[in-house]
Formats: sequence, structure tokens, C-alpha cells
Amino acid sequence: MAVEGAPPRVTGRRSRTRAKLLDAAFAVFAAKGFGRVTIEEVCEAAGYSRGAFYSNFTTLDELFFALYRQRAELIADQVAGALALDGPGLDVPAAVDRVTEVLLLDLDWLLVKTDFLVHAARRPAVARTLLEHRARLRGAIADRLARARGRTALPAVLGDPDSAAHAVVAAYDGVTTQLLLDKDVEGARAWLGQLLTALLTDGGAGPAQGN
Amino acid sequence: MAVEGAPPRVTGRRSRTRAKLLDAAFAVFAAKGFGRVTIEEVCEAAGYSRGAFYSNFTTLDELFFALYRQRAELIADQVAGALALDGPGLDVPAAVDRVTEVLLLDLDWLLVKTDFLVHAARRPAVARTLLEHRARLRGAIADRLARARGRTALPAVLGDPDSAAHAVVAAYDGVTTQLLLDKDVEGARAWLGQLLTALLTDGGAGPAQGN
DNA sequence: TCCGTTCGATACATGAATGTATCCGATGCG
DNA sequence: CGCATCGGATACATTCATGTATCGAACGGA
Repeated sequence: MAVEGAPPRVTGRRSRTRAKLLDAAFAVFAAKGFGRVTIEEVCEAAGYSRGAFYSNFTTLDELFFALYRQRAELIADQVAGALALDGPGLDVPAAVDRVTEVLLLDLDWLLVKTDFLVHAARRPAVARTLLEHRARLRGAIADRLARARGRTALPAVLGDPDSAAHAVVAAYDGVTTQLLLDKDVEGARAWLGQLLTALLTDGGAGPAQGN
Repeated sequence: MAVEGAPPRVTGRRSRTRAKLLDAAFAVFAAKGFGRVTIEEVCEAAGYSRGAFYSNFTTLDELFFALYRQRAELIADQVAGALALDGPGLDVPAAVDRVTEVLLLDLDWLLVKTDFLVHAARRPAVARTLLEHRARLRGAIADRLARARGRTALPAVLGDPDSAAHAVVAAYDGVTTQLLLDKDVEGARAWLGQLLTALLTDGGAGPAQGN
């Protein structure tokens, strides 16, 4: 007897429309913000009717969560890849460059991600999930730093790799906030790069910033 | 021209109910998030009927904006005060302590503030206002740092006071993000303190962090 | 190719939030 | 102390999003 939770049949069509709905949802959420989006808008953008939605999801929250998981996992993989490129020695500026390239490219994603943050902040269960996700990312960074510790340049102002990883994430979040307002992607990347190299090495330059 | 608290325009009942509406709005927005809040909820929380609302505002967005301005100005003043306490010399740890006390005390405010950020991120005009506000705060910090420059402890990893101020704001925003999820106010304050003193002096300790 | 199943569209009923128009009581002024 | 005005309440019409129930068509297996 179906102990597997009984997935009756995962035909081709279903997963395709599901994917289309998710993509459309991403665009619509980015444009208008979760909470100002109606189910029908998403369906329309995807080229479906509401029937398709209710067949695949039960509530907008559910779709939002699924969307976040999808994109977040994708990006986490990219970051992990960018971190793994070096050998045991760590070329801080290069690694920072690669990571910021991945992280700050997509403004829409930052928008949606922040929407999700503020959404999670009021739902403990969701918040826990997000915290775990962040912890995994931080762990990857800390590992990388620990692995490089002693081999290459020495982390300076922060003590252990864990604190350093914390600082890295905080810097990233902080730069994101500013970026959401001024939309200056290149500036944000440059600035984040400076900030991170300043945090992780001992010599950091610091030109002026606009606005 | 009346720059002081209450506009002399229509003194009396009006300003009082307006204030009550703003207070109620703060509570409701903090609890449910802008975008999941109805006009009637705000009025009910304030003890009024919708008529009162439409007499004082035209749209929820307008009230939200007014609310943000009110609270933001209040906090900006507090920060300015905390920064001005020292003499020309700057006692970094003490100043950091005072400022973080002001900034990270009210979780509800952080919630509303982030809601507003994500709201502004999609409305260029609003974003400009917020950017100016942030620029003012940063300016105050940079001034303070410049004034202390040479007199007391030397900013280390960051170059000019302007970049340092940028870094301070970024650190604050980054810590805020984490705080919104784990709700650990004390931890956030301690962590922000470490981060700032690490950024602004040359010797920073770095214990481990939870989650 | 045919059939059973599943997916998505359509139509409908319902509930909720908004905005407006109108009315009554409070407030401030002469 | 009475009057004119203003502020807020109430009632109403309207719009809009949601959820459900039903139906036709596409799909995949034999």
C-alpha cells in the first residue's frame, strides 16, 4: 500500500507548467513585490488560467516558498563552485571577485530575496528554514577560510574563521541593502569587493563612494 | 514656518487622531507587514472608523510614508545625540555602545523599516528619499570620524572617513538582516559592536557565534 | 488506435476591501 | 452663548480576488 505518499504520476506536462508558473512568478514578484501580487497575475504571465495554479499549488505562499527554494539552491551551488575553484591556498581577491559576480548580478533576485526575508521574519517556521540555509552558506565560507588559514594570507581583524564568515555574510547583506536602493550593480560589486578584501586581508584600499 | 512638532494649521482634534492613527499603524504594520494590512485594521486598532482615515490620508501608501518619516527622524536625532556626546576625541567602544543601543533596540521598528526598504526599492521617488536620509546619517558618521581622526584611535582597514562611514552603515544593515531572522537582540548588539570596533580600530576580538 | 486518467479551462458563488456620499456631533470663534 | 465649520461615523454601491465545482481535451500506456 502506497507508503510513499503516493505520487500518482509525474507526467511531463505537469512539471513543465509548474516550471513555467515558477518562472512567471519570479518575474511578477520581482516587479510588483509579494503581497501586491494576485494569483491571476502570475497565471496570466505564465500563459495559463487559474485552474493551472490550483492544480499545482494551494496558496500563493506555497508558490513563493517553492520559488525561493529553487532559486536559492541554484545560487548556493554557484557560490560553492566559485569557492571551490582555488587549490588549498586561497587567492582572496580572485575568490571575492568570483563570488560577488555570482551574488550581485541579478537585481530581481535580490528584490525577491528581500521580500522573502521580510516574509520569513514574521513566520518562525519559515525563518528557521532561511536561517538554516544561511548557516550552510556561512559554513561553506568558514570552511574555505579555515582551509586557507596559515596557507595563504591571514585573516586580520576578525578572530576565528567562523566570525570571519559571519562578517562576510553581514557585509554582503549590508551591501545588498544599499544596492536595492541605488541599483548601482557595478558600484555595489566594487564596494563589496573592497569591503571583503579589507576584512579578510590586512591591506585594503578605500576610495570614496557616491550617494 | 512651523518646523516644530505640531503644525499650527488646524490645531486640536485633527492632529491627535492623526497621531493615534500613526501609532496604531506602526503596531499593525509591525505585526502583519505592509501589504497584508487593510485600512480598516489600522482604524480599528486606533479606535476609529474608516471615515477618520479618509479624512486624514488618501491612501495606505501615504500613511506608510508618513509613519516612516516620523520614526526615522526620531531615530536619526537619537543617533546624532549619541554621536555628539564625546568631546573632540572619540571613544570608539563607548560611542559604538551608545549607538547600537539606540539602533537595535526596537525589533518592530526594524521590521517596519525593512518593509519600507523593500517598498522603496520598487518606487524610484521613494527610493531617492530613503537614499537621502541614509546619506545624511552616513554624513554624520563620517563627520564624527573625521573629527576624531588623528586625535584618537586611528581607523585602520578603511581609508577615508567616508568609506569608513559606508562600512559602518553596511555592517549595521547586515546585522539587521540576521537579527530579523533570529530575533536575538542582545546577540546582534554584541556582534555589531565587535564588528564596528574591528572596523574602526586596530584590535578586534572575535568570539564564536550561534546559529 | 483506443481508453482511462490527469491536467487545465470555464463558470459561478462568495467574501472582503475600497471609495463615496451623507449625516450628526464636537470644536472653536465671535 | 449661539453659530458656522470641521472631523469622524454610518451606510451603500462597486470592484476585485478567491475558491470550488464541473467539463473538455491532452496525454500516456496497452
